[in-house]
Amino acid sequence: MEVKTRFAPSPTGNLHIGGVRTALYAYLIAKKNKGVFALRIEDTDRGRLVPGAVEDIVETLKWLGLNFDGEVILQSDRKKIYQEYAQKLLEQGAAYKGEGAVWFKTVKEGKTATFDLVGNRQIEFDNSTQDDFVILKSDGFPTYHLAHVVDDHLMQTNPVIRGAEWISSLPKHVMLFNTLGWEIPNYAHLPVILGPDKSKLSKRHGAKAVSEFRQDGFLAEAILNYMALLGWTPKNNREILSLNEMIKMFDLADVHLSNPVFDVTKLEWMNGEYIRKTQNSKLKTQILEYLKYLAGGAIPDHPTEGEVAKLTPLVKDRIKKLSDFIPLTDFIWEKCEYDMAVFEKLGIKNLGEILDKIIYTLEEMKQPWEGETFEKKFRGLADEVKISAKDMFQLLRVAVSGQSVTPPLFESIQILGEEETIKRVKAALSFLMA
RNA sequence: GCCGCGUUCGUCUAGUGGCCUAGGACAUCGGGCUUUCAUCCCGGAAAUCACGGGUUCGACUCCCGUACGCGGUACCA
Repeated sequence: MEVKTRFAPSPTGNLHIGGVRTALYAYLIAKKNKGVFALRIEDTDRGRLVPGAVEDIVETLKWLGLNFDGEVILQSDRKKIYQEYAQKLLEQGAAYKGEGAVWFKTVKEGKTATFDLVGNRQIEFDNSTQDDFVILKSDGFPTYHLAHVVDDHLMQTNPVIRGAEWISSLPKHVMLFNTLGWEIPNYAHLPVILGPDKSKLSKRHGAKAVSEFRQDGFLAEAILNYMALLGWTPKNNREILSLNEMIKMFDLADVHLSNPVFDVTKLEWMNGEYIRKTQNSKLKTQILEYLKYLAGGAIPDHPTEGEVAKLTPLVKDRIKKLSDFIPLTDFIWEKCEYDMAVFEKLGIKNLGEILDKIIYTLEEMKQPWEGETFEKKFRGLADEVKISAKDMFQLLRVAVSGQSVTPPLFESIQILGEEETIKRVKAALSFLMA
C-alpha cells in the first residue's frame, strides 16, 4: 500500500512555527516510504480566511525545502463533493437537517477505539458521550469533520498526521468512516507544542509565523532540525541532523506523548551550529539572499557581494543568526558614530595624545599595510605610551568603528582601506577634542 | 463540570525490571585559549525519575489512585 501523507493547514494566517513540525513529520513519513506528500488547504471557514495566507504557506514550505507533490488542493473547490456525501448520509438516514445545517446522528452505544501511531497506543471513547454534530454548515460548506473524512478517503491519505487537538474528535471521524463504509486510516496525533509558560504556543510567546523567523535570520535547515527534535530523538541520540538523515531515522512510534516546550535559545544555538558548518561561499550567498529578502527583494547598495565575501569568514564564528551580520559589520559602510561612553569605558588616560601618535604611526606605515608589521608597530607604540597592547588594539577598534565589538581588527581595517582608516582615527580625535 | 491524553535536571531528552549512586544537549556558573566579541577546549552546579499505594528478590521502568498540566467540550479548524 502506498504511503500518502498531507499537510492540511487552514489559511487563517501565515504558516505558524508549530505547523512546521506537523508538515515536517508528514513529509518525513512520505519520503521514508517513497510515498507522496500533499498540501491541502482547509479553507471551509469563510469568515476566518486571511488574504495572502495560502501564498505564505506555499512559499514558506518551499523555503523550508518541504516540497509537496502535485497541485495545492483547496477544499473550497470541492464543495460539491462534500455536499454529495452529506446528501448520501441524509438518504441513508444517518444524518438529518436542522436549522439549515446537516447533522450527523451519532451512534450512542458501545465504544470507539482507535490505534495511534504516535507511541503505538490505543485511545478509547465511550460512544454515549458523543453528541450529534454538524457536517454541513448552513452556508453549504462542510465542517472539518466531514471534509477530513471525505478528503482523506478520496486522497487515500495514510497515515493521517495531525495535531493532538483532534484526538477528541476521533469518534466523530471513525463513525463517519464507518457509516460511509470506508476503511479507517491510521492516525498519528502529535502533541501540542507549548510556550515557555506552558500554554499553547502562540504569537504572544514571540513564536510566530515562520516568515518572521526567516526575517530574524534563522536558517531553514536549523528550523527544520530544531522542530524535528521537539518531541522526537533519533535512536542514536544525535542532535544535528540533515533532512536525509531524518528521513532515514524518523519513526512516529518514537514521538513523545507529552507536550514539548518551544525554546528559542536552543534554536538559536542550533542556528549558529548550522552557520558555522556552512561553507564560506554558501554562507556568503545565504547572507546576500537574506539581505535581499529583508529589503523586500531589492538589492541593497551595501554590503556589496565582494564585501560580504570578505566579511563572511570573519563573522562566521560570531553570529548565531544571519541578522547578526548587520550590526557587526555595518560600521564599515555606514557613517561612523562615536559615543563618549565607549571611549571612557576603555579607561585610558591621554586619549588625545595617544590618538595623535596612532595617526602619525598610521601615516608613516608603508602601504599597503601588512598584518605582521601592523601588529608590531602598535605593540611598540603601546609600550611607548605605557598602555597594554590589549588596550591599544581596543582603542584602535573603537576609533575605527565606534564600537567595542567588531570582527577581527586588522582584517576589518583592510576592508576599510588605509585612507578611510586614517580618516576615521582623525575623526575620532576631533570628536574627543570637541 | 464532563471526556481524552500526559508527567525524568530551568528546557529538549536517554532510559522498555537489575548496566541508574539516572546519561547527553541547550541555557547557566567557573577555568583555559584570545588584540574585542565570539568560536574552541576543560570543569562545576542542576532531576528524592509529580506524589501515594501496590506487584516483584528488585521499579524511573508494570498496575491502581491522587495531584498537576495540556487538549476537547462550536454551523473554528
